[in-house]
Amino acid sequence: MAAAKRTAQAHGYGGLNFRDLADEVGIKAASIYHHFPSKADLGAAVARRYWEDTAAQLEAMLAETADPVRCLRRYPEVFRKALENDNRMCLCSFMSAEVEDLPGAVKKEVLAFADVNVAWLSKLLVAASLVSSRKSEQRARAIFAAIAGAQLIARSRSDISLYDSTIDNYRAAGLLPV
Amino acid sequence: MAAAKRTAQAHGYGGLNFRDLADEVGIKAASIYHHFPSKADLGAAVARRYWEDTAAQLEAMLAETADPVRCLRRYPEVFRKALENDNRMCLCSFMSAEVEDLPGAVKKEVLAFADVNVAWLSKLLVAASLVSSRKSEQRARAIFAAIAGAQLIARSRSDISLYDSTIDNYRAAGLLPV
DNA sequence: CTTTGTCTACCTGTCACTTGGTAGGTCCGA
DNA sequence: TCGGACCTACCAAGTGACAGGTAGACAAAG
Repeated sequence: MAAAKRTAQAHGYGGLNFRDLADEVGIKAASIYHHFPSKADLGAAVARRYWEDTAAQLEAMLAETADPVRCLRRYPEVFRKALENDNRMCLCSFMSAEVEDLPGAVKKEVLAFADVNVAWLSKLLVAASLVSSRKSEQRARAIFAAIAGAQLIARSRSDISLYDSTIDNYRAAGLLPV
Repeated sequence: MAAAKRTAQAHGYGGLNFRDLADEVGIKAASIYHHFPSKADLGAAVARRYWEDTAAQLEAMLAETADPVRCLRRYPEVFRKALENDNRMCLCSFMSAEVEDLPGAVKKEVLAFADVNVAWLSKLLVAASLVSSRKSEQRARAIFAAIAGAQLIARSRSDISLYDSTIDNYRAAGLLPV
């Protein structure tokens, strides 16, 4: 499962395949069917676990950093970690690109990831009184999209400093709190 | 070639294949080898043509809208067109995600697309006196990344209004000129 | 004006390999 | 002795790639 996550972060849903995955885990390909009846099930499970982990991570950050503005400032860390971790990217960003080829169950989980992030950001933006609650969701989505884009661009050049400087620019421009 | 572009915009480099492409063009798969010696050549040609077209489009916009601020305001139109066109996305954003599986020649063209966009934005930002020339490239890259992200997120839900509202938020926040 | 050679665009046929998926069996712990 | 975890052995479909052949255009040679 962790292996599938790593693969999906580097090669997307299309890059997932039972043989390689089995090799990596030290098991035979057919045995995976014992745990996941189909590739779609595997993909959905991986994506679901991914957003659940992210949700937990965000909640932990919230518990750790009570001040909403400081917490918001730390949000880009979440996406930075993927880059640090062998230049991987957000599994759900990758799968978002592949939407048209995704089984319904997988797509559902991918969209859930975005929802989790937007909801969290939205809540904090309101708590920090940075935007009115009427506009918080759209602003949250803009932040989420911008950060996903920064990650994508930085990864394409395997250069984390590109991510950092882009985030800095978002702050300087006022998209993220300084 | 146009067919390959459409496919790559919807399914990425991995989604390109000679059989389907041949069918769409009304030719036999093997015949494509007459024009492109390998899949990598095909991919590179498509990506190259893509950034060349985009470069031309940007130059045309510049010729049409002399005022740099107004021209910058129109930049998001370029990425909006892909969404309008059957919910496709930027070929090079998609391929950026696939970077690790891309032949070198293809990757080169994909990165060239980003360079073209960043250079254009950078030039206009300086012309509009919005940022110092020392910081223009990083700001340009931030704008490019943010817009690519907005396109990705909007496409995953097949909802152009999501793209528009995200761009509006970039403007409201000050990332893009109002 | 006709033959000859060459070029481009395309074809048929096939290979080696990968993919998702299935059928049916073994092994081991509760 | 039951069921979960795993196995071997397959299959059909699809993949990129190649060899070798054909039809038409066109120009120089006779």
